[in-house]
Amino acid sequence: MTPPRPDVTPTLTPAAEAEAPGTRERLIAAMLEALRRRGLHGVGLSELLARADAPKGVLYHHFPGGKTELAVVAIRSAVDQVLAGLDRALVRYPHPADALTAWMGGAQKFLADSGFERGCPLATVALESTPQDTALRAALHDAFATLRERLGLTLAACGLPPEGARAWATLMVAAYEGALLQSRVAGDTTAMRDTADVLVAALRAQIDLA
Amino acid sequence: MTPPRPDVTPTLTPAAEAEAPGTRERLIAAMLEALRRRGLHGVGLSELLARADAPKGVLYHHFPGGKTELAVVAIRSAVDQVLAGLDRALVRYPHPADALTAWMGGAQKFLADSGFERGCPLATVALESTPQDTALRAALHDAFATLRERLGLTLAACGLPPEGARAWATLMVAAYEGALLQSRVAGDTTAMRDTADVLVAALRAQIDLA
Amino acid sequence: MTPPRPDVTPTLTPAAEAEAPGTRERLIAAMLEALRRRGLHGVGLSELLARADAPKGVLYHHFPGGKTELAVVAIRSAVDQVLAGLDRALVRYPHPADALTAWMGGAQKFLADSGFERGCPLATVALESTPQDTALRAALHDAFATLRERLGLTLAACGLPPEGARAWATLMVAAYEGALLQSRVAGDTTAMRDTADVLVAALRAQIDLA
Amino acid sequence: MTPPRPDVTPTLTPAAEAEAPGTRERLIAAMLEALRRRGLHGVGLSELLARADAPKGVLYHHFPGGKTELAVVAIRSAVDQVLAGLDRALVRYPHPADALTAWMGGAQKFLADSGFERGCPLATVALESTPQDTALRAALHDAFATLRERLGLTLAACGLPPEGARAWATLMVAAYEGALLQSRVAGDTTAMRDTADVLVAALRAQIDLA
DNA sequence: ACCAGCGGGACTCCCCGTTGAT
DNA sequence: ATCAACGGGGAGTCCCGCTGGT
Repeated sequence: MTPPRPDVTPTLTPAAEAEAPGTRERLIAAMLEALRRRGLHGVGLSELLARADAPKGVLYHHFPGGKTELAVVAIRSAVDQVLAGLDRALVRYPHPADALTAWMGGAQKFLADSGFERGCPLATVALESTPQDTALRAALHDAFATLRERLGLTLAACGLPPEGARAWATLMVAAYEGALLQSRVAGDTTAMRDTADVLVAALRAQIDLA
Repeated sequence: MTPPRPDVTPTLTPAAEAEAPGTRERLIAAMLEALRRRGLHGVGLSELLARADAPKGVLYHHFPGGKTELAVVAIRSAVDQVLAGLDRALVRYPHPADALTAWMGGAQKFLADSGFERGCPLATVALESTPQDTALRAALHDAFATLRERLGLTLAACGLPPEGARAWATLMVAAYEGALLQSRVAGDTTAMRDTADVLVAALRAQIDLA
Repeated sequence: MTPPRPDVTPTLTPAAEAEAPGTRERLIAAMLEALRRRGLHGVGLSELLARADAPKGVLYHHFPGGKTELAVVAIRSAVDQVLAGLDRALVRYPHPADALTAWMGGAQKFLADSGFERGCPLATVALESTPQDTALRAALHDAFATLRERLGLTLAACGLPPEGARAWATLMVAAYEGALLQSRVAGDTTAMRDTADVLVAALRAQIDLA
Repeated sequence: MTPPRPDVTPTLTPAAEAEAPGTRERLIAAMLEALRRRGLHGVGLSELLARADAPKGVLYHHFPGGKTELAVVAIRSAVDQVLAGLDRALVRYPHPADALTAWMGGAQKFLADSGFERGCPLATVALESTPQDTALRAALHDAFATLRERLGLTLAACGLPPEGARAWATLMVAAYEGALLQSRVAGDTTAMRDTADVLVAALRAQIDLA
């Protein structure tokens, strides 16, 4: 599973790979950060380019599709980051409930460290987008599906029945996004902590029961 | 079960408040709808005004604070709507788990009916906003706090301990937002259904236990 | 001479004359001050009304011609003020050169006291106006003519031949406006002082010669 | 006297700089003309752009500071023009009094030719600006200082003592601005002629005396 | 008669995302 | 792979009538 989407970024530059972030990568990083903070419509290209300090034309060179294409790529890279975080948690904590706790804890720290400025780039773009933004929607759909799948597999491995695992995975993603959102506007991490506590307890009960 | 839905949309009491929605109200409604579909930055004032068919200057007249002030008012009205919906569900279904089911079911219908275009206006603005947008953040913070409190009181009335009730309320809001988000980008209601199922089961177990 | 323009303002309110400035008068004063500081286009009516704290409709009531008519009236009142200042100087100093010195000195003080914000309202409007602004231009033409005439009469009384007196009056007005302008942008009164010195010396020579 | 005016408007040297005025230059010229006619606040950018027939975004491209920056540049170019005119007059007429006569005469012609629409761009902006408009004020201060210095040097070269020269220069600038202003609102050149006559006479007396 | 306010559009300046020539 | 050009909105707010209350 997760076999499509093979090696997202390193398409070009066979040799010059590891030498400084590279304009393209800096653009992606800048866009990602911007999505986290203000969403797609909230960012100006000029600001983005300034922050990546790249001249105007470079963007269209690397991303012929313009702002949208850059956003799509940034979204994909965001998923990779989240998955990596999840994997790290799962490696460290064999029990999914523990891993979930760790994951939510990490997110709280990340949020608080940014002064409650950074949210989830996926959620932000998801809410700004309309069904007409097909490229974005596709990327987003893919992103959430990947996340749910990854979590579902883990839960299934603990003995939950397949549909139950999938549904629980959906709830976990939902709770993560919703709690992050509440914590961000509140300017404190209580919402995330509360959500994690209740969710983890329920999950533990469920798994023990299975 | 399923009583006749007596008061679906109580728009017009015969004579009293029927004197046309009024420019101000039309503006609020237009903004609310826009926030649901595309968020604050995604809407142009001109489009808004066209939809409410009002001239430019009127907005400035009714909302000296401009777009932001209008958004704040729209947010407040959104909260009122949600609260009203909640109350209706709670009146009809005494057990919170049933009410939750009904509420999530209503949200699914609302979403699907709009062709998966309408999301939650609170969430959208929440993710677009930065800590600098103090007016918006305050309104949002207030809005979520009100929601959590309302849910928390209901849960406490069922025997949950105060902190547990509060935490569960937070989770419910989070799950609602996160599931709506996933369903919207997916273009189908599975995520909301799954989320509701798992959450309701867990809640029922919790309440029975208390 | 100077017989037209009899008693400009006190048209209405035969008895209630002296009781508080009155809305109309406050509007005129606010406009006059605004013209001095930023010119006609630089002022917004709303700001003006706020400063005079009068509601919107009042302006249109007192000045059916709107902003322009208010400006015209303000210009006339400005001329009256200048003439009054001139008269005061002439009464105190019989020799025109002394009076001129006093007048320019007063203007310097007035300018410096306002933090170099106040200029001459006549000049400002004069430069903003186009030949199409007939009402303004007429008022302005009248205003400068009145000033020149008044000065010319005084000079003629000192023995200058009529055309010489008129020409000298024109120069005096010109020098006043030009020096005020230079001092205002420089933020110090040197230009006015220098101008006054040279001009007064030349005038004295001229008069002694006549 | 009156040599053939060999280089009236040196627009096109055959090949070198004839490659169209360039958008930037057209914008400056349009702004300069607008400042002369109606001042900074009186001009709309759209009108300006139409007149220079340039698209909207170009302005921001060439003048990141927007309208103000364009105005500053226009002011500088105005000073250059005035200085050039002065130099031409001084080259042709060695005696400053003659040069002054020629200069004022040229200004009269320029004014009348425009149907009394064109004033001095420096003066107009000077009167509209407030101390808060630091960029404009600085440019203006600079402009007038340059003019005064140039005139002062010339006068000093004729034997006037340094401070006298400076003061006379100030008066000359003041008289120029003030006379132009009066002529413009009057719609005839009498004020300028009168001012020039008196001023030249006084200057001649002063120089002969030195 | 005087005042108040809601309503009405036409602009204001700014700046955005994008494309061609260089 | 850079810079000039391109228009099309972005929000804002201007100045002005009308229509009702007093």
